[in-house]
Amino acid sequence: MITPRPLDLSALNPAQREAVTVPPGPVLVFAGAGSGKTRCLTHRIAWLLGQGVDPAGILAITFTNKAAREMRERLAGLLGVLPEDPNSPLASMRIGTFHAQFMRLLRTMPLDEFGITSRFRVYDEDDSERVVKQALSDAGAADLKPDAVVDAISTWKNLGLQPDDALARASDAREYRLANLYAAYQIKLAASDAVDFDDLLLLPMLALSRDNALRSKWASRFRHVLVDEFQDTNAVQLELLKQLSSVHRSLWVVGDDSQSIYSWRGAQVENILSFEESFPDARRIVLDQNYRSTTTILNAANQLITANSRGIAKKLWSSHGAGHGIVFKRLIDEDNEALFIVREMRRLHVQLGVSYEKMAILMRKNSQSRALEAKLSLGGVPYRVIGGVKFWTRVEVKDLVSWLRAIVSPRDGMAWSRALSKPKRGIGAASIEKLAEYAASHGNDWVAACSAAVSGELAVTMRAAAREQLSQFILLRNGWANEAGSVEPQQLIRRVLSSSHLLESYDDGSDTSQRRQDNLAEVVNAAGAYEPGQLERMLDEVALSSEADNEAKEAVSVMTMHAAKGLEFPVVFICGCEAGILPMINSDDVEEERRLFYVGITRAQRLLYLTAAAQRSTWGKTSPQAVSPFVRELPADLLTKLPADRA
DNA sequence: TCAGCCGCATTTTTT
DNA sequence: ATGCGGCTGA
Repeated sequence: MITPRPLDLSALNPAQREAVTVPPGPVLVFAGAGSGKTRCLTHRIAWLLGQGVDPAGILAITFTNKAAREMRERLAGLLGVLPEDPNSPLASMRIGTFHAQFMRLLRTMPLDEFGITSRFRVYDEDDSERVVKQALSDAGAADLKPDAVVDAISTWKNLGLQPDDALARASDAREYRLANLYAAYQIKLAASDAVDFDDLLLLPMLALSRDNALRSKWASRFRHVLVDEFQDTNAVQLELLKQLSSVHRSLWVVGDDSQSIYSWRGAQVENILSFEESFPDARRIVLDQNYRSTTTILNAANQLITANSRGIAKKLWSSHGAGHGIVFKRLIDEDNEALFIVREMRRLHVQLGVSYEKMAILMRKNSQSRALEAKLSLGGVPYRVIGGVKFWTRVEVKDLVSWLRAIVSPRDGMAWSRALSKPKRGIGAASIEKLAEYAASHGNDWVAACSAAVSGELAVTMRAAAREQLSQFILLRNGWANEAGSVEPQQLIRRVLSSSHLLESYDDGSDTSQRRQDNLAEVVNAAGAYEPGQLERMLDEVALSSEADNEAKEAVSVMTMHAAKGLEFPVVFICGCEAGILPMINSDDVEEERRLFYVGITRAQRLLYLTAAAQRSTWGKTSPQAVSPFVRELPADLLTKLPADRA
């Protein structure tokens, strides 16, 4: 074991130092935007290690993979070790997202009561929606929208409710039907030996609450639990945290209620607002010194958030100067808006030497990126869109991953039906349906179903061509399944790619085909990071990650304000500052929209631009756009209003 | 089984 | 505008 480098606390302000060195117990750190939250968190862990705490007893939880990676890297820096050094304290510490941590825990738990094995697969939203559609068609409920059902199920799960609870609480016919669909959905998931994202948290919570021995085992193991972005936790996550800290009671959380922007995902601001009720002996520490932004930007943000009725009043302050005024510019339409932004970026780059990676364009929704991307490439400004269509959910990528999932699991129905039908080879919906039915009544075993279709009782019902294709498919699949435990994932994927003819099937000369082939190659590339026999591990990580490793290049970042949380840029453009976009027209929580705008504004370090379009085309229709009411809530003296362009 | 056509909804947002 | 799901005819 390497002795940690002595920790230097002299660079911290008094509040930060208190947060780092506070005695173990329930601790709530209110950390305003840019107040050194990650710094505190990493110093806290390093300090604990310095106190002689066993790293294996430390559990540090984030919401995103990116945040987890950053925490690991910064901690490594503090400790003077490499992030992946197997001999460092980091290696035995648990740092990761809620979903990744609790998936790991769930795999070690008894799962019979849930009808799944410890080798369960994780269904993404797309898979889940397909399962819901099946349940809907089974139930003959054509009038219910899949979205609404998915929503209802997720809401229940985020509250910690199982199908029986939902049924018991149903107060009208519609809710009763939804609850029944929830039950049907859950049965289908279990049949596929699969869980969804919400289950990764719900199932461990249920298991821990029912099994006292299990709970005390894990609660004893985790001596210190630390949580980032605590304001975004939902009921299940809070319960998990209570369970895991029930023995040592060292729960250190950091968050900011002003940056709570995920209530639509079940996040409850109450978790942070009433932390002291959950933990009466909790210490509260407030970090309100901002190290990020000019006072102009901070004052604008402070003023904006006062319009919200809920929340803990706190004013961020900074010793930075006033800096430049916030630029507001209204353009004719979204194309001109994009053009203005691109020109301004080029001007900053050429005249002031600001490198492109120091600039970001933030938007309310991903669909706004279309116009921006067009003008960015036209203007020769390098850019990358963060978020957007997730790499691992692109059709061609999912096709390939489905093959891998079918290799690993004989029960993963979604993967089997997808792999069997892509690429097209004469096995259509009708054949898949027969296989699915057979599997359902034979232990959900798709290998058995395929055998039955090739030469068993199902064979008479299949066409000769389909039977021939199935025979080849199952031969290949079983061969790979035998190797999967020992061969290099990359080797295996290369073989899958060539034998399945997936790559060729996307070689149709269309403009998207090259992109799709590149994406498939990127999957092969990503597999290079895994050791022999680690295919399942790769699939786990893929299920919980959205991004492929995107190379760091000098480029402008384009992303939603949601995706920007936790980041900072010297120059920030917030586009689409219009009523209907900010706040979003169909949002029922204006205060959350305001917090989102607050998050956007507080990403900026030196220079902030707000842009709006006077008219905007949506779905082929052009409509006039009013300026966002939020812009009017900013102090006028902090704004530099450029003359609006007129049509 | 599948290509091609039509009608319709879509664009809110970590994992 | 565009892409998806559903339907139809070959």
